[in-house]
Amino acid sequence: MTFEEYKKKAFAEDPELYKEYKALEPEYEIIRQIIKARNELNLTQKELAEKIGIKQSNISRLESGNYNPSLDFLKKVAQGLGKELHIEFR
Amino acid sequence: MTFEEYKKKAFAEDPELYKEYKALEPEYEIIRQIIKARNELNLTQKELAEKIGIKQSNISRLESGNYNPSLDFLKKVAQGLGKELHIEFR
DNA sequence: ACTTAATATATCATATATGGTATAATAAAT
DNA sequence: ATTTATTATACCATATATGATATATTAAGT
Repeated sequence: MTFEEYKKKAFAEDPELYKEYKALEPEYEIIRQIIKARNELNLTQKELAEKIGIKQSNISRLESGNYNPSLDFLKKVAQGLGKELHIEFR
Repeated sequence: MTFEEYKKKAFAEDPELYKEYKALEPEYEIIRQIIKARNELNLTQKELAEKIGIKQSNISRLESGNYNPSLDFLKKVAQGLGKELHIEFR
């Protein structure tokens, strides 16, 4: 069973779980993309942090999920990854 | 001359201008989408604010541009507009 | 011209993000 | 098994976001 299948099953059984997952989707989206990009670029948290002039622990805190970053902070991280930040309301 | 044409001309003449515009692009992207969505839904700032349980002045401040919102705040606004927030590093 | 509605701006108290330091926990390398 | 590298977590001082209130300015309606 893949994680996608697991999610489907869990959400069908527990609508509250789905609701709470949905509310945090932007956070998961951000974390997935950052970790994926770091891996593609072969960057550690420490190296990414150095690129944007902060310490490693601040990248870890962002990737932990339990954190509410500002727009400016996300822009900095995007810059460190050589990317642009795009915000969409869909 | 459209605004797009004007931008092209201004940026060619002043690379520093382009750089500073680029740095603020996520903010402009957000503001454009919020105002567009409010207009499509025929919502005033006050009505959008009421939907998410804050005051009108806080929506105005966000739309002013000179403001650094948090992820949570942007999620609230998206919810008020009946939309989902999507963050992409491209 | 006047009134009402909508938006913008300033200010304040409080909550929280950011940057750091330190160090613990885990993973990878040897 | 041990060492090194990487990541996670806690805590702190400071900066700033959030929510409010108040009110000024601008736009729209009459």
